[in-house]
Amino acid sequence: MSDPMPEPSDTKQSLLDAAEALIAERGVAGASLRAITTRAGTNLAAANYHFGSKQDLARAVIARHLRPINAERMRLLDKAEREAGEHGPKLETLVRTFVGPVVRFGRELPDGGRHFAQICGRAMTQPDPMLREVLLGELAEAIRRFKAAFSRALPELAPEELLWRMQFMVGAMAHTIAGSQMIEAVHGDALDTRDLDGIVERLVRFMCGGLSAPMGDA
Amino acid sequence: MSDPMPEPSDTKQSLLDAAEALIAERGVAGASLRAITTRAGTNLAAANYHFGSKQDLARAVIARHLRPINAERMRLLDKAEREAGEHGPKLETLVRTFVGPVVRFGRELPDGGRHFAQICGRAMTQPDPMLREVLLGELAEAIRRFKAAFSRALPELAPEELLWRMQFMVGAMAHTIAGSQMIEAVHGDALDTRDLDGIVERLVRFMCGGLSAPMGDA
DNA sequence: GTACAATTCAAACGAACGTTTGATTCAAGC
DNA sequence: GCTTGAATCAAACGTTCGTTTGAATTGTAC
Repeated sequence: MSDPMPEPSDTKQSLLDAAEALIAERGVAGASLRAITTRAGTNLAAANYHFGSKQDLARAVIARHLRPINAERMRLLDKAEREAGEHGPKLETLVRTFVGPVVRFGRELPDGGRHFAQICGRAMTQPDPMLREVLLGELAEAIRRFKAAFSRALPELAPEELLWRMQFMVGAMAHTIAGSQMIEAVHGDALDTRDLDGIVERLVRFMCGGLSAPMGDA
Repeated sequence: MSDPMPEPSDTKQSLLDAAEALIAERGVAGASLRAITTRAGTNLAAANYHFGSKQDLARAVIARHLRPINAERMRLLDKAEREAGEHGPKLETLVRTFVGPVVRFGRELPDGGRHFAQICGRAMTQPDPMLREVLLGELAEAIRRFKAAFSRALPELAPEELLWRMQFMVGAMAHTIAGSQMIEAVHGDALDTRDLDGIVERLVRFMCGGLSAPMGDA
């Protein structure tokens, strides 16, 4: 068989796929290279040969999908700001631009992006700073630009209040995409964790309400 | 007040304290019994002698504080429902009852409850089901009662929508209490993660806005 | 076919882990 | 003083881990 494309080798891809699934299932520490390479159908040494170390394999797992997702986010934000007037895009558009790509991109993956989403959602609060740094490195520009955009859409909010609310927004999203197991354990099958579009709609509603909540005590 | 429970030995307390700090810092897998017992100033075998296994030690770390917190939550919910009319407590009261005890109780701990909060916030989405089960076991009754209370305070919401919004609420809280490292990494020192009361006020505002957000895209 | 580099493979290495063991220490109770 | 049971201790056990090694295999250009 001949490969027409100079794509990364089958071995490399298999390792990334296996690592993604097992890290989502058991965490970085719980996913041993032996389990990963066995699942990938490769030799144990292949992981170190192709990626150097387990850390770098985990880094590659995140970087593989996060970059396209963020590129899409930036593209949508550009478009929204171009189409909006001089006051900038309205709140709901920003929220949708922020939340949407994570889900929309995941849909194109074989597993619907569940594994990757779970890893990302967890990476933000994980003790091991390694994944956190990878995540933040990729997100740095997006954070900066969304800060400015939200600030323009919510001019009545004090800067500190806005940053906290963005933090809560990220938390609601991260916890949701990371915690399907938890959700099913708590609510049984009352909630359909596979209806990604419905979840996005609900998330957007919730976030818009929270972000634009009145300050209350005058 | 007389204490009905016999006070645990110094060794047991030291082990719980050391385990709490190290698990918060490095995670369950990353906190070795050797590191924990060394920090506690005890022998390595003391952990297994007093707790049986590392798992049971971790379980004990969570159960130690979570039970009083939930008891306080139930007490506040009882009081709120007793004082409220027949329509039940209003939304903000419920949210405050849900979020408050976590912070208020932590304030009395030596470290302000930061370590414990971090562990709990992470436990919900952790790959290892062990901590999740402990958490859910302790939270089961609270979840059931708050479901009913929120349902009464937000009668216009479809049941599924309400459950999702509660999920987002939990996510915002969990991510916030688990992610001080992340918050500081993203926002620098612009946000004061030590101002617990301020964070609670902001959380309550955000959650009330999100929970009561209008459904309609008209 | 030969040479050469990239890749795969079985096997082993050293380190770190949770747990167990058996001796030792300690504080009452008699 | 002796006994008894709880608690502590140093030491070791067996396992699993990430990584390394050196030989075998494969693909490819000459």
